[in-house]
Amino acid sequence: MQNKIGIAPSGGENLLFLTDDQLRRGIEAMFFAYRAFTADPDLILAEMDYGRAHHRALHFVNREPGLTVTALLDVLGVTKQSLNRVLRTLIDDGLVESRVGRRDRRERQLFLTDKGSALERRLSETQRARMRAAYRTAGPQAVAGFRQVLEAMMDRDTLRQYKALKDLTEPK
Amino acid sequence: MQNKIGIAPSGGENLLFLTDDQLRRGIEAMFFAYRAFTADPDLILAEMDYGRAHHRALHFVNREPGLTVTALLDVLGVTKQSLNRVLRTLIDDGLVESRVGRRDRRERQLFLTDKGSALERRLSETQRARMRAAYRTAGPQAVAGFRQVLEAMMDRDTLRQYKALKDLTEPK
DNA sequence: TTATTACGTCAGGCTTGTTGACTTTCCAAT
DNA sequence: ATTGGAAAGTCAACAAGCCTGACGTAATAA
Repeated sequence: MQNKIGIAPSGGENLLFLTDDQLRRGIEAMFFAYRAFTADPDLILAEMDYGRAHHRALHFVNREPGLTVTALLDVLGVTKQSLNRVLRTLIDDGLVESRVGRRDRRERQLFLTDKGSALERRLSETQRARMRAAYRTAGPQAVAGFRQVLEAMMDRDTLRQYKALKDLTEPK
Repeated sequence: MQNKIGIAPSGGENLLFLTDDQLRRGIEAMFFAYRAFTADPDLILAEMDYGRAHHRALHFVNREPGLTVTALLDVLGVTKQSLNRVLRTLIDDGLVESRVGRRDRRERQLFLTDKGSALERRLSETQRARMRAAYRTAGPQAVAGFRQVLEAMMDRDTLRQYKALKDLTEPK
């Protein structure tokens, strides 16, 4: 009944049993950690009558300035109507700018204004701070493992989107 | 401008720089992985007109049979009214049983029925399968790191709740 | 010219969360 | 024994953020 899966470690010692309970702990860790992870931005967003959806939009527009509405739809995995309400308020409030596409005039390319950029930085800084602290506590090896497991959890399509995101690192 | 934080590794090689971009990758990994993580149960739940909230309730009642409504409220972090709607349907549908508290007759203790237990297992099995696969792909060292980082991301209160959960492992 | 794509929007519905107010039951302390 | 407060449940009203379906317009592609 107790589903045990032994995994031989690289070294030979420190045998890890993946019982259902071990897996359950991982599941619960995801639940609790994700909640903590979104708590800080949620506080800021609530101040100004925005929601998590606004944050996500800001994040990806910042990440890929000039991306089209369809591309954003794709990465967020929501419907056009759902995104539209969020994007509408961001544009009306002057956080996001929507320009007619350069290549294809049917497309709209999205950019953050200075104001939008400022909010994005304020939001993501709280998350980076939390992540930075966690990374420091857990150490570099843990960080590598963390990313490996998360990536292994994604399905093909999601992983493709994740990998397609540019590195923003200063270009040499 | 580029906020770099060098972390000295245990060994000495493999120096890890925690640039803002590195942190951003971690943030994005959380976003995408969490979405993938909830996708499987969501499909099953949609079949039977339940939502993620029902899943969470089932999970924790299964985890701690006989826990009180207040305790469940606490761990879920929602209001009584919000939980009540969900719990109401689960009880009416015969998945959860609510018994008058043994210690304190004001309290209600919650238990899964066989039917509730079956659904919980069906839901969590999809997540365990995904987690198991990820664990196998990433390896035992990655798994340890994964858990360490997630736990380090939780705030004090959340961590307390997480640690308070019993190990369901067969008692010796 | 016609079909298709990209975008935007109207309408309506669902889940899950929120506040606030009120009741019933029960324990505990004065 | 009375009273104060805790635990639970419920009613009502509201909002965010999803969804589907149906249209309309502009611009590109065939």
